[in-house]
Formats: sequence, C-alpha cells, structure tokens
Amino acid sequence: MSDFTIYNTLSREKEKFVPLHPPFAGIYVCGPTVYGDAHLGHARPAITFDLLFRYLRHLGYKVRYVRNITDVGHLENDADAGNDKIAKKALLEQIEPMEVVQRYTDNYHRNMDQLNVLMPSIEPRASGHIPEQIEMVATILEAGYAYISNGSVYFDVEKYHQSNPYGQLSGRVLEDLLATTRELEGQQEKRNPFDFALWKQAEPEHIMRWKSPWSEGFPGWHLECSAMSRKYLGDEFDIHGGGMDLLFPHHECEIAQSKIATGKDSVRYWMHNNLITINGQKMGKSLGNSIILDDMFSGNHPLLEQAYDPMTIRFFILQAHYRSTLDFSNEALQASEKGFARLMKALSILEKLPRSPQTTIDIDGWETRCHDALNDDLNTPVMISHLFDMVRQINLINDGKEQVTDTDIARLGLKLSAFIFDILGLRDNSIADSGSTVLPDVIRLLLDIRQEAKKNKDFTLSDRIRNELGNIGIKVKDGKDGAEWEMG
RNA sequence: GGUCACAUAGCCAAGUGGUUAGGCACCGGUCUGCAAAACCGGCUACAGCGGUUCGAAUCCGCUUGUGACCUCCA
Repeated sequence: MSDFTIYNTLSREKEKFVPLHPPFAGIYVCGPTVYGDAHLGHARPAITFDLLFRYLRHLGYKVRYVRNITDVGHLENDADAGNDKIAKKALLEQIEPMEVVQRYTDNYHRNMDQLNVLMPSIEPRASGHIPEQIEMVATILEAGYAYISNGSVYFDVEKYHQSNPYGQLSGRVLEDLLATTRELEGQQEKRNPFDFALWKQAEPEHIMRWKSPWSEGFPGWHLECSAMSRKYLGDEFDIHGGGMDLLFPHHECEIAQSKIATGKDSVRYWMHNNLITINGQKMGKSLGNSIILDDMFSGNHPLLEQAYDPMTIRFFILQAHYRSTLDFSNEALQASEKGFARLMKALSILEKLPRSPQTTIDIDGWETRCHDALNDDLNTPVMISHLFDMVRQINLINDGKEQVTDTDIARLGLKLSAFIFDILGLRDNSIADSGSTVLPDVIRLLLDIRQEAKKNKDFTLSDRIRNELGNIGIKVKDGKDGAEWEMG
C-alpha cells in the first residue's frame, strides 16, 4: 500500500504526510462565521475535512481536529459600514448578538449532523479567546512588527517581508500588491494598503467590543485562527485547512503573524478545498443562487426540482475531488442520488449472496486500489469508481457468474463498511433499517397476500395492492425471489 | 487592469506521455401475467490552432471561453 500524500498549497506539490509527533496529528480548519444559515458553501469544507479527519483516524493516528466558530465582528464593506456582520444583524432583528450567534451555531451543528459530519475534537469560539488574541497582538508589537494607529494595531507587512517571504502561500508578489490595491476609505490609518489589522478600535455604534491596552474594540480579522490554533495545537502543527477563497489574504496573514508571534513556521501542510458552482455559476448571495442546506434538504427553492437527502449531497460532493470546482445541478444531483442508491442496494444483498467453495474475484487487489486512491491526496472520485466496480462484482456473484466463499463475504463486508461508512462517512438511511419494524412487517404482510393473489391469477387484487401502496409512497418492485419495496 | 486556476462524450466527474476510470441519461438483452424495478451488455470524449515526441487529453506556445483572488467580507 502506498503512503498517504497530501497536496500542500505551500509547495504546490503532493507530499507524503509525516506528522510532527506521531502517532498524533493536529488539524486546524477555518469554520463558519455564524451570522446566517449554513449553505452549500459550508458543506464542502466541512465534508472535505471530515473525510480527512476520518481517514487519518482510520490510518491509526490520534487526531486532534480543531474547527473554530467565528462569532466576533467582521466589518462588511459593501453596506453602510461601521458595524460588524454579527452586530448588524443583531440590530436588525433587535436581539442580542450572542443570541444570533447561538441560533446560527445550533443551525450549523444540526445541518452538519444531517450530513453526518463528525464534531471536531475542539470547536473554539473567537469570542472566548479574546485574552489569547490580545496577548498575541502584544507579542507582535513588542517584536516590532506592528504599529499603533488611532487606537488600532496594524501588522507591518513591509517590515515582515524584509526577512520573511510574504505572499508565498498565495503566490503574491508584494510589489504587485502595492500597484494593484485600490484606494478605500479607512486606509489612511495604515502605512501600506496591504497591512492588516491585529486590533481594531470600535466605532461608537459597534456593539461587540472588548477592553484592550490600545482601545476598546475587537480583534483583527485573521488573528483568531492564529491564536486558537496555537493554543490547542501548539506553535507548530500538521495540517491547516480551509476554502480556497481564504487563501489570500486570510491564510497569508495567519502565516505572517504566527511567524512573528512564535518565531516558527506554524503550519506544515496547507490544504484548500475548491468552491462550488451552481449551474456553472459561482454561488453567492449577490447572485441570488445561494441555497441554504435546509432548503436543499426540503427542496424548497426555485432552483431545485426536488428535495435532496443529505446523503445524496454528501455522496455528490465526494464524487468530485476536493481541489476541483464542483457544479451543482438537478441533473447531476439526481445522478448521484441514483448511484448512491445502487451502491446501498449492492451492500444490502451482500449478506444474501450464494456461498461457493472458492472465490473468483480479487478482493485484496480491490482493497489496495481503494486505499491507493485515498492515499493519493484523498482521491474519493477514483475510490468511489472502485466501489462501483465491486458493486458489479457483487451483482455478478448474485447472478451466479462469479463466486465467493463464506469467509470472503464476511471479509468483504467489513472492508466495504469501513470504506463506505467509516471513511466516506456515508449513512444508509433507507426506512427499512431505522426505527420501528412495524411498518416493514405490515408491508411484508401485504406483499405476501399479493404474492398469493398472483399465484391464483387474481391480478385485480395484486395490482390493487401494488397501486395503492404506490399511492401512499411505497414502491413495489417484483424480483426473482419475491417482491421488494422501498419508500420513495 | 494584475495574479492564478480551469476548459474531458447528452449531464456530472477522474485521469499528468503509450492498457476503454466511474456515475447518471440513452440503446440493446435477461427476468416478468403486465408494467416498473433490478441485473448484464453497449455507448472510446478530451475548446481551437501550432509545436516537441516513435507516440499527447496528458509537455510547450498562441487564441478563445469560464472562474477565483487582488477589500478592514471570511
């Protein structure tokens, strides 16, 4: 089996994953800003790094996965500035900022649970780490890489760049940045347009504010991730993840301020997931094509032809590689829905397969191919294509065209379960497998009666049972060994 | 305007120099009282133009198109 490799944005190459302190592995991922409902854009990084979390654990690492909640103010530039996003929403709705934060945090958690995204090991909130952030600002000031201007503290990028390469992660050249930065209001406090705030003095109407040595205000926009990753993962840690949209300036700034605060390059592997498009267009609130997850699951949105099960969404996202853009459309989602159902179907017949004295399929080679795909920078689409190869094998066994022993069925079942449920984090939520058995039993009874009717050539009765079950949403499917059914 | 990505069959999506990835749709077939479902099989594409090479979707150049970032949004 090959080594686990990760594409490192910093080197622009796939690198073998070697943790700093085996068997431990530390991951930090930029989490949501909780000022609105979770949408598709939140689902992708959550699922991508959930996959990473699950796979590292599968490989035997003891993983600490930290994913923050951003609940401290960040300015909006497009509107009548002055308030941060959370404060603004709070005023709008006449409630406490922390009430907004709580509501949308709960909502995010609920949606992530629906997508079968595991909770991280630690989920720190920016508002709960103000002292750590203030301390980091002070350290950077003492080191001489920041300056105070009108109660705010800014990071001195130019000075940093004299001894450290600024822009390495995102491929920016400082001189170019200077040439292309636009003139904006509020820039006059800064020595250079590309300097960024470590601490920001609050405007009078700004509700979320904390006391600091420099002013009453709030921490800078990139600082929380540096402060919290350091606190929970140390000065140096293994993996930092996030969306590609965070590459610049957010992660670039994190690198700079952490380097000065700790004297070390804090992150070994930078991982970035790509964005989601809808019908070929970027998803965005301003474009009116942003779909929140609740609507996705209920189908209640003009762009949606139907409701999509969370597992369909998860499977769909995993069918593309995390570093590629992924285009949502009804056609594509419906394709995934059917493919996923076929996968689950094959899994369900596994136990019922006819046993043979020998096995004619190559289980070990297949397992290696699955692992190799995952080891190749989490190439889930290739891994899933191997799963479908096994689906075909299972069906061929079922048709008597291939053979498998009793032992190998058990072995295969364990492996499939590990890949599909443990690593990919999929969940079989067909109704027959959950909750009470009363409904399945009743349906089974009806189907038995129908079978007898068919035997007696009473097709009026048999069709009536099938049709009326169909009317209440239960699809009857005749097979060789009696009828099957499913909700739908 | 600057920087960087990407362009693969009806749709989605892997693939980084030489054996048809995969899913959905579609078309055949098996099964079946009928239908549906299920299963098996088929479907050989790489934006355009030029170049490198014995050989290119894959490397290089140009053109066209799409997207991301360049903002005290995260």
